[in-house]
Amino acid sequence: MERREQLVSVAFGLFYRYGVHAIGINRIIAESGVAKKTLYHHFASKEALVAATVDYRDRQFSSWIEGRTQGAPDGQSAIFALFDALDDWFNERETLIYPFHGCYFINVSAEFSDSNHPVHQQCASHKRAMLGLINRYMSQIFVDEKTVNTLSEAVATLKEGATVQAHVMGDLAAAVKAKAIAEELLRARLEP
Amino acid sequence: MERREQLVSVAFGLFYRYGVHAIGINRIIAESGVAKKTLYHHFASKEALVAATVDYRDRQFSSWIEGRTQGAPDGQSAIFALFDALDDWFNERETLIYPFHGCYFINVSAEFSDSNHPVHQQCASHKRAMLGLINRYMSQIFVDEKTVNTLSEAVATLKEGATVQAHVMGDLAAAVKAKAIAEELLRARLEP
DNA sequence: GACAAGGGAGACCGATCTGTCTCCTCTGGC
DNA sequence: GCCAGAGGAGACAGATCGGTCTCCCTTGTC
Repeated sequence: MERREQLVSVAFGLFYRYGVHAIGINRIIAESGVAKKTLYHHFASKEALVAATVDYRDRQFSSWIEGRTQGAPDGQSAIFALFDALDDWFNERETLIYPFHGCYFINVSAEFSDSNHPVHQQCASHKRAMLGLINRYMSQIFVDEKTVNTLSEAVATLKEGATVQAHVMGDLAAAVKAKAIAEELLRARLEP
Repeated sequence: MERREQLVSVAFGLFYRYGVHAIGINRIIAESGVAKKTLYHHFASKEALVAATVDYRDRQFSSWIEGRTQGAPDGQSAIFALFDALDDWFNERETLIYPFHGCYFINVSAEFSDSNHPVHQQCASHKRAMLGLINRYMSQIFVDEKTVNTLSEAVATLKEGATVQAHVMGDLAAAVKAKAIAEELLRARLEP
């Protein structure tokens, strides 16, 4: 449905910039040019719309990251490409994912803090998928399962940490610094 | 003022758990047993109260972290003690800072995304103070300024990343894993 | 005892919230 | 041409929002 996508896209933009609870339904329908009736035809409630925006961003972000890494010649280059992508995101050089207001999943998790809440679990699921993607690339570099898991979690933690530093402190070089740390961690295991 | 502190404490608890925009003034006065008139005697607006909770949490969190690290015999132990403290926080073993709903400053930054907003700047200021604390301990380990800065930012990024992993994914071992990475980074520079 | 100040309880204001409903128009299939 | 359904515009309901105001009771000071 074209209108459904329009609603989700506009709602995501507003939720991402201002926060979920700060944005009302009326604002969403006003900016998307869709009638309130139509919104409630497609979504049972505001929360259902929130869930749809999380799903929308999950697909958008994941496919973007995958596109930015899958062309890499080897696992190590893919990990580095991940941080290069983050750097473009933070510095708003990437139109596909512009603008940058921190990580939507972190932001939404803050407003739906209860870990049993479906929306919070969607966010957790996205982060698990990201970890899985990193893990796949890491498996191309190392064979030892423990090494793969440890380094994957380290890279994921650096990714989250860099995103926070970029958003909260405004450190736009956070991705470059995180990349250097990841490089050091990988090199330490490759050259014994 | 006793009533002022009561208000700030209750407001912080509610904002932290449910988010700032999800909590109304009426809820805060109901739970703190303070009249609305009194609230507006102490704070010009809800936003002023939000700012007070950020300041309250900044002092509480910073003094807690400082207390948990300043007794360490050397800089390296202090950095490790930082991650031990995080581990207790995530697993709610620390009554001084119980409960855990992620980092308040990250959460609030998500709801006040504009980096020019005073509340967002308060959050940035807290993160800078944390980085400064880490930097002080790191200076006790290394003399080269570039090494100190690089490793301080790495530790700060690991701290933020671990907090996110613990909150969003529910990975309660995130601090332990981050500590291991920090240990590896420090050791690599100490034993050449 | 008189009296000012602080604060509690809550009415009240206009605005906005989520969500429902009515009325009307447009459009596509028959 | 006819008619069902989608969707636009927006009134409406009941609740809650941030914030102001009045009324009244307590308490401390003289």
